[in-house]
Amino acid sequence: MISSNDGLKALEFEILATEGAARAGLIHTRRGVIETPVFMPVGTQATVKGVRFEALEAEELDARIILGNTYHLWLRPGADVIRACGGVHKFGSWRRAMLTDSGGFQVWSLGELRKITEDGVKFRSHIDGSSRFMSPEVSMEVQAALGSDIVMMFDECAPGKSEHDMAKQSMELTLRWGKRSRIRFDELQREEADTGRIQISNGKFEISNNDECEISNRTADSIDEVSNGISNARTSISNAGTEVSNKIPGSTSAISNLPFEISGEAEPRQIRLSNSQALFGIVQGATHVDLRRESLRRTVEIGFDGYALGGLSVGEEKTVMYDVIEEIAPEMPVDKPRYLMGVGTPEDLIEGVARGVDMFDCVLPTRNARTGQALTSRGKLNIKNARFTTDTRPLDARCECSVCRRHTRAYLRHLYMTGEMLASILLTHHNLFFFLDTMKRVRQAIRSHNFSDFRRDFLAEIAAGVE
RNA sequence: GCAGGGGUGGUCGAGUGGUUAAUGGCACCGGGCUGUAAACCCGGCAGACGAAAGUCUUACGUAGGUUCAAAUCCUACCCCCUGCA
Repeated sequence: MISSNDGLKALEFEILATEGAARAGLIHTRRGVIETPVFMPVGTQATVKGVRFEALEAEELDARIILGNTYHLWLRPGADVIRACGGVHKFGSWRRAMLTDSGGFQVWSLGELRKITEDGVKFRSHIDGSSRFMSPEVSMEVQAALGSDIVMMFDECAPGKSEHDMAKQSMELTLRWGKRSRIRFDELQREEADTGRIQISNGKFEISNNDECEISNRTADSIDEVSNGISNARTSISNAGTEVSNKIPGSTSAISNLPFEISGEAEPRQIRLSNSQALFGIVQGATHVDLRRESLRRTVEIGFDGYALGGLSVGEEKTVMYDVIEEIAPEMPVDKPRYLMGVGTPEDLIEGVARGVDMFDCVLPTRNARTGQALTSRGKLNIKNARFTTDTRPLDARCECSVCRRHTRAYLRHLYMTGEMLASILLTHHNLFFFLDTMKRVRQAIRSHNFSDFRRDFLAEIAAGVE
């Protein structure tokens, strides 16, 4: 129990529209409203590589939530440093929501540098080789110091092709770690160890001396076609795309979340939140549906603010991944966000949404940008290819991002081939736009019940290949 | 002019009688990248034929020579660098 916020949740999820298993909704967090389905750019080291926060916040990209990584920030600069600087938001000046991965994925990706025991994981730092110990408790403590808005439980991510026995052991360990995560997390919230609490003064939320917390966000999506079947009076969302006041309403109440203007007539919905961190559980079990189902049931028993599917896209066949999602996602709590961790390609996002997933994250748009790959409505484009040397077309003829409106493939290739950092910056910008804009179109499609057509057309076009 | 050093594949640069179609870097060409050990990693890179193993041709300034065998040794020539005149 959080004494000062009895009854209030850290996070609220509401569904605005559904089509088949796909859902369009809103996640209310203490740092703003997130329209779902959502793609979260990965910002491991408190930075989304290659993009300024201004660009992420601006209308063009309008990323509502990004990721941070517990393991990386714990090693460098260190949890104590970030705590001393007031938390990760204040440290980097990011004003919107942040989800932090627990370090669980590093248990998998740093395979040769770690040793797993019941207690936790002994890592050899990839930076200097020193020995470090991470456990559910440590992960929760670090994430409290970071002050992220959504905390992930500490899990073990087994290889995609794990045999049933191994996957079960791993799943059981993850469940025990989940329980320990929950316990330590709750203690830390009671102790107010979370640095991400939004300060309130004069009816405004403030996170630093000068910057008011950007608690509200513009209504980004055109959602006037929300069906009448949606609950409550907010069936019509007008003025799509218009700027809504960024300032907090003159409310004197504690943490409410945002004037995200939903309806021209209806009272903007204000949801009061607890101003504490939210905690998500992670379902494991590799490709074994029976294990996944059991993992889900027992994770829900522990109780979390949202549920993630972990351990996918880690070596298993793609069709297997889709099957697992299809089997498990619909069984996840309807009233909580469903998060597919680490996925994926544009096609994966569409297929995930079609199976009921609300949240995604992936390094693909940012990492691949730095290695010369643009993702377009016509599939992958390798800017290094000689065929683009004098190609004066934009990366993607259908893309409306500022890079595509201004630069040619020939120029971008030149920048890449000469090793200019601007190549990475521009490709990152384009790729993030493509991912975020695709999700915006997905949301619109679900709200107007066109998702099925959208999905078919999107996949057909992307399969056609780059001209 | 004299003395010394040197000319190697797109480029820089190893290699001093056979295991060398010639190490390596760069450039170039192609591929990969899914909760970021990633501005990274992998492959190709004389030509022709072949699915491949492989076969043939042409190559270490130029032209000769020694040798079973030469990028490697010898001779002449051409060119470059440094020093002295």
